[in-house]
Amino acid sequence: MQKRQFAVSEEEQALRLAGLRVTPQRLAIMRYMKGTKSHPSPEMVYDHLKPEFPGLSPNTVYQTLHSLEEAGLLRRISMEDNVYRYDANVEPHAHLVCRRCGRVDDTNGYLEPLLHELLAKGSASTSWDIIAMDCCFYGYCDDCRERPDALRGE
Amino acid sequence: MQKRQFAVSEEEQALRLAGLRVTPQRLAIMRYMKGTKSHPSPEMVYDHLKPEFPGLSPNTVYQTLHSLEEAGLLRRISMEDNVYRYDANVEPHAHLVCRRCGRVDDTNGYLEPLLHELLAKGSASTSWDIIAMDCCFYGYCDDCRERPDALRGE
DNA sequence: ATACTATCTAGTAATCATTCCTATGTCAAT
DNA sequence: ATTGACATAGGAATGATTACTAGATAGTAT
Repeated sequence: MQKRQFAVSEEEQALRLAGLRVTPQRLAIMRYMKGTKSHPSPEMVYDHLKPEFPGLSPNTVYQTLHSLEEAGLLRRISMEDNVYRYDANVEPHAHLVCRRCGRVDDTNGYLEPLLHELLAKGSASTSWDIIAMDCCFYGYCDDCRERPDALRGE
Repeated sequence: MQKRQFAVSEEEQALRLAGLRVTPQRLAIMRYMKGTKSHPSPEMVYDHLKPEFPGLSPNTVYQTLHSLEEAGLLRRISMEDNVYRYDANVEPHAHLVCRRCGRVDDTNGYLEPLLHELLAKGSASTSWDIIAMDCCFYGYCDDCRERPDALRGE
């Protein structure tokens, strides 16, 4: 028989590597973040996990997301509505933000070279120490564009 | 003698063109916004004008900035700290944000062609209706980089 | 296995930016 | 000058986030 009694999940490993304790809440939050492309806000994370963890506190979600961000496992992004959102994709990429429904998508990889160039040239063109870049496109997603109601007359 | 009794300021003209009423508060806010490069938050605008307008309400500042933004005279930008900031420079350009002191500068014009290209390619590479783009560089400004205290050890 | 200790969680209260509500005041067209 | 629509100011309300704290739990040494 194989010696794989303690199958250590990818998430658990990442937590340990970051020097963070492994708790059920953290594992669940990480699993959710890794499995979604919707760039959830703390509130969305909380709502999603509340059924699984009835005693979960919003506070824990805030703190966990913050710890994971500090550990480099998540990226925090700020949109126009002053609500934080988190992204498990740490690679440099830009975001599409819908002005109507608030949805946030990733831009496709096609832009990546340009983003790298922008970061490089941006860093080179200033005396500041640049350590990160964030780029957002604002507009209307496919769903919202097709529904003229409450959009812009027409 | 010349017939220039009613020297209409640039700001007044812009307000009228936008269909907004001309009030002392609005003129003052516009003047301040045009004269600064510091991308003030509503609070900063309020603090700056309070001496001149002892009765000024933060509310008025919020509303006025909002009206001016809707009229296209200002641009609202969102940084990492979930505090709104406003920019009288409506031309497309990116921002430098200091992670330590919060200062916000404009990037120099050198990046403009790249930003235009990014907006064009970004719009072309998605089915969404893109109407705006925002790009921020995060790091440490000259002052904060030179002061190691509370920065990052060293 | 047990005990210990640092860290984590949850719950409440506090904070901060922003918006809502409304009475009063003011601009500008007649 | 009169008037009606829009602005302002002030206080209360909202909503996201953080602070504080007591109790629970993970990880480690025994």
